[in-house]
Amino acid sequence: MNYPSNPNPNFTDFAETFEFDDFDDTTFQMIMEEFSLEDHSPTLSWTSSEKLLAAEVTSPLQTSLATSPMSLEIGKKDEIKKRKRHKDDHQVIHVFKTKSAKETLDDGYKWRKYGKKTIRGSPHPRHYHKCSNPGCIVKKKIDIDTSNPEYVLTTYEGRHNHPSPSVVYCDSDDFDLTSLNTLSFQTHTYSYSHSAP
DNA sequence: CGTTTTTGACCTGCGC
DNA sequence: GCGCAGGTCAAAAACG
Repeated sequence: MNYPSNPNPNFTDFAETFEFDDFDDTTFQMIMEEFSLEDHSPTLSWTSSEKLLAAEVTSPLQTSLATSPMSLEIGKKDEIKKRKRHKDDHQVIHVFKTKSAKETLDDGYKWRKYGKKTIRGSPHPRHYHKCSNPGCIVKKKIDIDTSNPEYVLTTYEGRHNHPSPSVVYCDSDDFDLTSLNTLSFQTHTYSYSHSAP
């Protein structure tokens, strides 16, 4: 079985925000064609957004989706607005809401936890992580959704300046699909992106 | 023994 | 200026 090689290994500084009222198979196809991505998700049962995520990381495009922007909590919007005013603000904020039994979302990158904070009004503490790769300043915050504890909100800030350590570009036949499987969220309900001007 | 996590202290921005 | 809340630091502990 042959898999495509990374279409553009030097493509590391790309940001685009998409917003859709409904993210369906048609939208998935449109994005795949727009960015010349290839669907090599391992199972037919993956949702469109899971497939796109796999395609993004394999590419690696730093795109983001907002399949249900209207469902964003007001508090989250305010937080993003507030952070925009910081002078050392990062360029990109992504929020993924995933249904998961685990608090930590295995996205293929290696993270080091550096803080935990109880958040007012939430029974669950927020966890702070930094990318373990030297020189990479990407951070992520992990919250339990207060309105639905089954869901985990993962907020990414910044862009990695290196490829995911779990991604194997397919220059040989011994490509291991488990690197893609680590990206399979149990349920990928929506993601949201704010790109600073 | 090197790496990661824990956790209290400290820092910073914001509202009053 | 003060207090609060969120974010970060860093030393110690835990882990593999």
